[in-house]
Amino acid sequence: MDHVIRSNQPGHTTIGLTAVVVAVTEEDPRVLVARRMTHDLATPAQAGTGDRAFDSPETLPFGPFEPTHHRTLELGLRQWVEDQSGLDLRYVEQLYTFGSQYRDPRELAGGPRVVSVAYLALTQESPLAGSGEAQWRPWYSYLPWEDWRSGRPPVIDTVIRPALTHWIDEAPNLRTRHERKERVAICFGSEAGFDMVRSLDRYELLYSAGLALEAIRDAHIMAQAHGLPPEPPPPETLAAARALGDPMALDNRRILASALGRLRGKLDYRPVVFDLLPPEFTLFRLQRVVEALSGIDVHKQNFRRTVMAAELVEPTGHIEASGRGRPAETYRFRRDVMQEKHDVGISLSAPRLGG
Amino acid sequence: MDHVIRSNQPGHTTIGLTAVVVAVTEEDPRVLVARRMTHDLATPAQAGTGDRAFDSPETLPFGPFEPTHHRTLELGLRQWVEDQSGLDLRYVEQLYTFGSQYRDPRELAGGPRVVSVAYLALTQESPLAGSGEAQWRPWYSYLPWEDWRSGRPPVIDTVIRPALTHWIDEAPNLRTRHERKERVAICFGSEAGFDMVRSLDRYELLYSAGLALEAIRDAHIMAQAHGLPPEPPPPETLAAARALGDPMALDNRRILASALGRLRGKLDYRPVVFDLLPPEFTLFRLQRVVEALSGIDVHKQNFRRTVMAAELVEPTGHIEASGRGRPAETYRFRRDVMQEKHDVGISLSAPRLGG
DNA sequence: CACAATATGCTCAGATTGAGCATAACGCCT
DNA sequence: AGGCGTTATGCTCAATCTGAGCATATTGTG
Repeated sequence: MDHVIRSNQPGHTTIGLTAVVVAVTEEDPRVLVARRMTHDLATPAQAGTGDRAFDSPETLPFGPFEPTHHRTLELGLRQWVEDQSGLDLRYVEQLYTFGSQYRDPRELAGGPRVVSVAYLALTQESPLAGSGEAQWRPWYSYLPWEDWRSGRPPVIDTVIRPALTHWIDEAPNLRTRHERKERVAICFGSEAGFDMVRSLDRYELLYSAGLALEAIRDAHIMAQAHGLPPEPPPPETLAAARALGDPMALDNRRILASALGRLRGKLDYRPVVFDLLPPEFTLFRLQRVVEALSGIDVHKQNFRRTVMAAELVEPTGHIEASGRGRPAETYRFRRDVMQEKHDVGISLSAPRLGG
Repeated sequence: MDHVIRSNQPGHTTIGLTAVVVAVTEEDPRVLVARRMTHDLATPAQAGTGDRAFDSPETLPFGPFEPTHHRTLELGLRQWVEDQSGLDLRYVEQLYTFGSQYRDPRELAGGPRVVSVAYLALTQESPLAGSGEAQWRPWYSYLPWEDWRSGRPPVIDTVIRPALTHWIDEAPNLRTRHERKERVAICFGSEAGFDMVRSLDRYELLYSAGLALEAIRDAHIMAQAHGLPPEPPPPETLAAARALGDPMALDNRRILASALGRLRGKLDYRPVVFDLLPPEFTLFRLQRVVEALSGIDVHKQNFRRTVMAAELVEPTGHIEASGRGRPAETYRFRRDVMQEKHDVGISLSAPRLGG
């Protein structure tokens, strides 16, 4: 497979495919990651820092795009993910194409520009085949500020807000200061205005403010490349960054954040949840999955009403005795609604407190 | 610049950037096209057919991605579009990455796979600098069934529906027949269910049914490549395809359709219209632009109410005497709303009759 | 000066949405 | 058996939003 990544002249490009494979178990959204970099695309290990950002960051599944084997980009992605993981990808959607300079730091050493087409894929969680390199990881462990299911995450007020306020204050001039203030207001503004879909904006803000370990890592790499002494970040910033979730290799956490936002947006107007569920499910199970993805709790009775009114599901006639409490009826997704209706989806509003 | 497109071994890839540059003059949405293919990427001219699909199809602006000059994909696109056209791109957004086999037919002759990252860019229409190859073209001339501003376009009932009904009837088996029926229902179903955002689905359906001249062209090319005698389409199909708007080179009409859908979707929740307007405008002018993009007429008084309630604009105090009728007050966009509000946009519903 | 054309303001009924109350059906405990 | 906690499910109600129309204001034109 390495014949695709063979060019080493500067000015050359390489195309890869990155997958954000999502599943939901019970109430936990998970993403498929690999412990080691596929094709050894990891940042050069930097011994002694003791930081996962440097030592062994997790990566999203990545593979080369091979035009001789792959009729389309999407088929290429499907093929190698399904081959390597044994998963059955139920829904695949192109997310975004990333091609910034030095997104693979080996470009600094004359390596090619690695352009990566990122895909979002939905599946049911199942045991993983293959070499055991891949594993499911809860995706809010990478983006902890995105999980509002038990109310506003404390980390926003204890870590993010103070650090961002400090970042605003140290702006070099008034103009930058105003810009920073505006970005912070948009991304982490009032309780009411927290827009669950803008997860990418929030990650990028944290990265800009040096509050993602990846930002610190990249600054380090760039300094080294220019022969400058690496300037260590202020200890508070480093501590804050450490408290803000696990880092990933390269720009993979950015890709994850964009997948989260896209998926949340899709929930509103396309029935994507059903690709994460077994054929039969209770309405509450459905609700839990929606909450897991959207990151917020919804009003149970109204959720029911919306789903029923949309005629997205039909009762199977079966009853699921789950343990304590009244047993629930099970439902199945009506694949044919796509034909009749158009705006089929489950709309949500801003986060609410409690449940 | 050609050093990027130099590889001719099969199995190689090339990355390009394609731009859908949009402007609105008065009430006509327009798109920037080039008469000839940039870098001679046109389909091989096929003399004697007398069809624009074969002879000189228009193309979207296309340029190579040059990693040595371009820090990011978006900057690369901005740079060469602005350099070549002299336009000031006000808003740029990545659309989709296209990488299907034979999307550049020269791949059949051992050429590289051309992967193209498509961008949507908004600007104000202005005279074009440069060689005069580029020009503004009304974009509904490529997708005439998308313009519902004077009610349901007649072409849907006179051309599309009959042709699609015929396509359903000639399905090789019941399963295909059902699938085709479903797709037709989703894309060109009832009046009420016409979802303006799904323009890509509709183009792809027409392409599948052979009702886009590009589909006929591609079938022709593929037949030739396999040494088969080109099978001419039934005359009714060809006539229908000719009646369904102008074709474009390669898959460029598909890219245009996806841009239209994306832009329509964005209208709802981001204030993108203002990037197509001068700094001061009347509310009716704003309405005309929204209608031009969304393809449907809106209720004047309610549109006003929505815009005012969202506090998207503020009065300038000026009055525009446009000719007959009461002169209108002019407004300007409040850039700062982005900071306060989140769901800023102009939401629309399904198409309605009259105006 | 009537009238056509456009801008702008207001009303109102029907649909949608957010939130809570009430009842039903189970397991578990005493 | 009966009370209790727990979950499922059904219903109500007020606040808001939305679609559609009526009314009035301000201009140019015949």
